[in-house]
Amino acid sequence: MPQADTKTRILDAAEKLFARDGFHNTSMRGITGLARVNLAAVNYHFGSKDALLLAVIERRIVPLNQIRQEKLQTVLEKAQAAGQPPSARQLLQAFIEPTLAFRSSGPGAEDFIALIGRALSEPDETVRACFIQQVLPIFKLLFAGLHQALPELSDQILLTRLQFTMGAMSHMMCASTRPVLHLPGFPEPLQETEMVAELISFVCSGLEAPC
Amino acid sequence: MPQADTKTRILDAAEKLFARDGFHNTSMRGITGLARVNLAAVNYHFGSKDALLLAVIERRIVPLNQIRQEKLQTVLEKAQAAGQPPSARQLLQAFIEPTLAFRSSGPGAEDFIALIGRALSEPDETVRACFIQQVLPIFKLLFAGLHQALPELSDQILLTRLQFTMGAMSHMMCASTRPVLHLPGFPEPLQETEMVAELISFVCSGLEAPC
DNA sequence: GTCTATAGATTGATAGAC
DNA sequence: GTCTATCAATCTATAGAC
Repeated sequence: MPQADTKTRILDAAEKLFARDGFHNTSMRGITGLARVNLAAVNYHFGSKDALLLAVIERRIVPLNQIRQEKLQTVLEKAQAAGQPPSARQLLQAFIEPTLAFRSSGPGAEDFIALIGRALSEPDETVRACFIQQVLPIFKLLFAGLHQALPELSDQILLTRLQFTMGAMSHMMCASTRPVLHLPGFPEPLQETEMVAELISFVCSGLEAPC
Repeated sequence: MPQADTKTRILDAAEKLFARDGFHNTSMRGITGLARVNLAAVNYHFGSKDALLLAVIERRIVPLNQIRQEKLQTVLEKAQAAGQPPSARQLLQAFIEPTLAFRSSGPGAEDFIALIGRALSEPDETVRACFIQQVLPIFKLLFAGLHQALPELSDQILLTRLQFTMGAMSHMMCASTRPVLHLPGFPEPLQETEMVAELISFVCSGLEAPC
């Protein structure tokens, strides 16, 4: 694809730069330069820099959320059919695996994962609100499922532990493109598949910790 | 203290705004306005905006690291005296508790914790490098201690799980001043002391998960 | 739809009086 | 040390020709 659509080229360039440099440290000139389009094209196609960010996020998060929702619902339905509570591990797998597998879904998807991995710690209210709004339905589904899987935990404790889970997960999503703690004298980071498996084990054990 | 030192007022104002709005979204005029000092004062006292950020971080992280280092070394020495490996829980306590207790160490310390909580996911290389450089010695001490506490884990797995730990911890540090997932229909977040205890339990279980 | 040109605001930094 | 005034660069956004 030597010459994609102008809108697409802008989205791709913005995704890359927002992920790499952060929203406020990315200029329209940087985006249009990388996309090889005219400076005015962003405002023509998207209206503003803020609106462009929303478009960047929504383009990918809608299909991602659909996958996560389907997987979560499959786990919940199978458990219901078997007359048993769902397993915490399967629920977490349904939430986490598609998110990181999404990275291989195409060029730029990697940047996107880093971008939304940072969204939870993003200082800018606009960015965070957009992300949370998009993820909220999935998060509720996960919360309800885990409540059945771990009935001994109070709502408050479960939410707290789920926040730690989100923290560990976002950190891994950020670290994908840019090694965060890869330093001389420390071992090489794991490959992605093993990393995901480790993350799921880690948060499973954490969620199931004794009270 | 109605009128602190000019340098101190600048540091306090910058800390607050960097934590709240992010480094690139904070202007010198915003800082000097809040500090009620002249615009030129920042460059006179610190040289540049970048140098101001370093000063903001170093002012607090040096005493914090000293506390963490002392606590870690106490745990390690007691274990050595008893001829036993240190306990993972005690090591994590020594690392985590002072960090969050630091919030109560004075006005503004809370902002600082949010600031360094976000540092790991910070896109800006300058910010992240400064933070990592400061934390590295403590991190190495923690890594070595956990290696003794959990000898069945390979270096690679231990590092991976320690990264998840840092992720959960940073997320909690960010969330302190600004509720991240506190939404209608969800329970109230825990109080700080209970939250810290929960975090320690969570990451302990995660680190000790079967391979 | 794409371009040039530019408005209009804001930025970090500095020179020089006091 | 603190101030005013300002530079030079950069930013987002838009008007208007093609």
